[in-house]
Amino acid sequence: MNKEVGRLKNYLVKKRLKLTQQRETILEAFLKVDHITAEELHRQISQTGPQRMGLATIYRTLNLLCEIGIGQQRHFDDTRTIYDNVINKKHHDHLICNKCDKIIEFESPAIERLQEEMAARHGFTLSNHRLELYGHCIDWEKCRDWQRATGR
Amino acid sequence: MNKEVGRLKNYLVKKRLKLTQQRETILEAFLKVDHITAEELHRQISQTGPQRMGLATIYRTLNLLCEIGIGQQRHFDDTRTIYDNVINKKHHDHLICNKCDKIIEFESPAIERLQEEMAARHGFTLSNHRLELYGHCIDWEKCRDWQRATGR
DNA sequence: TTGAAATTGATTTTGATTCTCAAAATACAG
DNA sequence: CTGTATTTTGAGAATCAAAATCAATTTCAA
Ligand SMILES: [Mn+2]
Ligand SMILES: [Mn+2]
Ligand SMILES: [Zn+2]
Ligand SMILES: [Zn+2]
Repeated sequence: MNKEVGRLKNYLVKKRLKLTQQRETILEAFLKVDHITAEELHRQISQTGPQRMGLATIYRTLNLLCEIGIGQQRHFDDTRTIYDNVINKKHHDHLICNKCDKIIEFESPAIERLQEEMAARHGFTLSNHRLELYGHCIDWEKCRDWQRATGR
Repeated sequence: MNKEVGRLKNYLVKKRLKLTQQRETILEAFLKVDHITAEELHRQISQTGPQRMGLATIYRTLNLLCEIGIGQQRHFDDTRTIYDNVINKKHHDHLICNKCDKIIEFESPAIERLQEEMAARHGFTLSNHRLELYGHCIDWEKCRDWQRATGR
């Protein structure tokens, strides 16, 4: 049982919840990806294992992982939720390619500082923020390579 | 006929569309607000005038105004679209109070510059971005006053 | 091992937004 | 002005991701 399963189990015990096969399967699959939708994860799990799994369970478990802090919801396009595997990641923002679906994570202490400054200037205390930069790779060739590599 | 109705009419003629009473009513109502949902604008118009108006028409017209550049869609919470009246506004980002529903607009050339820098560092050309700062008024009293004033 | 409590998954529901389509309004040529 | 082609409207249906239902199944502590 690896560290994350331990973390999950610990949380479940504390809340009098149960460690089910589904929850373990979903956690394992989620840990292998970076950013993924519930639908896509469901597809992956359904293909891989012989296990039958309801989409509702995927949603429920993914939300559970967000409560624990293993995942975080993102809303890059305004239609579907993307779950961000944030194990071993600290706070970060995103750079999103409109042509390929590359997502780059970055952090800018300078920007974070300026955000705080701006908030203070308006009498606000910040609790969180959302910063997303949309654009495309300057070297479009790279996009194509990436697309070829991932089979899109 | 004021300037904005002129702008709307101009666009409509160019696209062989028609200037209807509904479109004028919606435009007028929209110009009086700052940030609003389609539902809320529909409520306001329904109460004010004797005019019957379908919600679908509100959505259609608001989207039309966005095409012209009079409005812009925002997605502060991930459930409903807020239409931003951007007449006489240049690009700006938002500071949103989680306690009252105050929305403050700001611009930070310094942040914008750093965003470009960050994008360049990763080989990206930016097309647009989203920066939203969530928090609450330091002086909670102010929130309450504001709530009282606006009747929320 | 046993049974109370939690979970699952098939299905239905929700809620914002868009779509459909017959009836009404608009624009423009004559 | 008037007739007519074209667009728009509004009521309701359709859509879609996500959440809620609920009977059947699984978990786990005693
Ligand atoms: Mn991320
Ligand atoms: Mn604004
Ligand atoms: Zn940040
Ligand atoms: Zn900005």
